[in-house]
Amino acid sequence: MADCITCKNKNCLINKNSSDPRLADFLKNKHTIRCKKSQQFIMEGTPAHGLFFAYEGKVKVVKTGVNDREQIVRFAKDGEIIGHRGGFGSSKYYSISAQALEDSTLCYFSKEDLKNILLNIPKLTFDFMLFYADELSESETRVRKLAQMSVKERVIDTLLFMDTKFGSTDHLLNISLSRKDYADYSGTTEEQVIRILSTLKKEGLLNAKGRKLGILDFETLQNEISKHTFSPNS
Amino acid sequence: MADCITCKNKNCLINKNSSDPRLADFLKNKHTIRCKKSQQFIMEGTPAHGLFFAYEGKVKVVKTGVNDREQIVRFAKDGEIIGHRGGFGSSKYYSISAQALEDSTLCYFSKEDLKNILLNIPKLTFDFMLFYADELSESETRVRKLAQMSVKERVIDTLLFMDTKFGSTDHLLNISLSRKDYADYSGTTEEQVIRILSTLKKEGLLNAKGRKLGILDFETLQNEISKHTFSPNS
DNA sequence: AGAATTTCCTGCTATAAAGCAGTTTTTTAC
DNA sequence: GTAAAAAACTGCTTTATAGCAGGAAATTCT
Repeated sequence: MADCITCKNKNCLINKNSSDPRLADFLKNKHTIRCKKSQQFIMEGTPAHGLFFAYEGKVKVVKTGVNDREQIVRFAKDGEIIGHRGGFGSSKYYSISAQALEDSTLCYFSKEDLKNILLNIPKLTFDFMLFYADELSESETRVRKLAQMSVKERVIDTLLFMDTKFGSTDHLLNISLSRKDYADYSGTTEEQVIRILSTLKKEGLLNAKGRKLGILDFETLQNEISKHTFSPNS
Repeated sequence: MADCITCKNKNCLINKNSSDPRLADFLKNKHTIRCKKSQQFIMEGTPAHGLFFAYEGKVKVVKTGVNDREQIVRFAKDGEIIGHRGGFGSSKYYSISAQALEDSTLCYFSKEDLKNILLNIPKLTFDFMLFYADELSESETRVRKLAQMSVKERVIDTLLFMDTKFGSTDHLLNISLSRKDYADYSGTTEEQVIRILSTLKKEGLLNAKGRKLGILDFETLQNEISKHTFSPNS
């Protein structure tokens, strides 16, 4: 079904290198997995057998915390990797959980197959390396933001991030998250998110239609956090 | 002087692969740089020309924040990489600053030389990839901790981390950091760090000799943060 | 060694954020 | 379409953390 040669996800690292004949056998071993909304397909702490790619849909990647708090560490959409090292690294266990945010289709490769091609196709390995390096850079930026921004700034930053990552249609974000999800990504509580969103609505900066949020005034929101985002790579 | 073949840093990714004859020319282009304590050798936002390795010494890697707050994102010691993507990734600028914590010796490779060998020696590229993947995993753990631990827990976590990373001699940590450094890593203020350290001293869990800190009761400290560290890879 | 500077420390105050409890709205399931 | 469940919301209270100011100790410099 989802075939790497004709795949629409041009940003996918596998797709980018799929013309290499050495990948042919590897591609045959791909599995396609369908996930319903809210379904968890990676569980933190279980043995890692391989790596997932989002083919279609949206996914949240979560680290389990204390009480009922979780930390969303990243979001993945079409073409993006889920399950990071997938067992071919130093750890044999998944360090995160992953859950579909909407009905999604995933591609799956076993760690043996992956390790095999990664050790043989430098260009592909290099692309993987760059992917991790860029993710690392982003994660480090997030460390700084969590440590230094106020709760309000973090929530605004999250809203702007959602617009950048998933885009908007008719001033409504193309992603539907609960207040708890916003809290789990921004590093705060549900109540705090609700309070801040409601303030922003009153100020006319934010729009809400049912569950969906819309950014009405990107620039003003950006100004509110600009003192933290001066650096060359945000 | 610092020669990769005879180098003592067995954990260094270059050293690990230095027996490969294809590395010979590359190794000739290595530069050795000496740094005095407190000297900054990478400045955030400047064009990235290459990558550093710590040969001897200790280094802090920092992201610039608001006011006089900085976020220390990691520490590096013998054999470890500094300057991450070093310009061969998507960004052409350093996303962090780096400063020597004591007199240090660094190895330096240009991004052109690096890119050249990385695209030709899959095993090396694979090692680099794993390095970044592991760093990413650690960084994501840090994101969770910053979001969910209390200030006291974060400071304790930092103390235990220092012991794990740099070790202790006669119950004194083998690294000398200012209270501000502890704050900049833990994501809090200098005053808060001072208050918490002084509490721990009164409780007999911590020891201080001049500027150096010593952990007296590792286990009790670990228990104080255990509810956050249940997961398989901390 | 002594002066100057930086770092460290403490008590007090202000503020930001979290927690709780009860209500309303929205979504889901039959 | 209606009932049940989940999510969203609000006001109030409590707690955690930051900020300020002034002094003590330690370190650096000459």
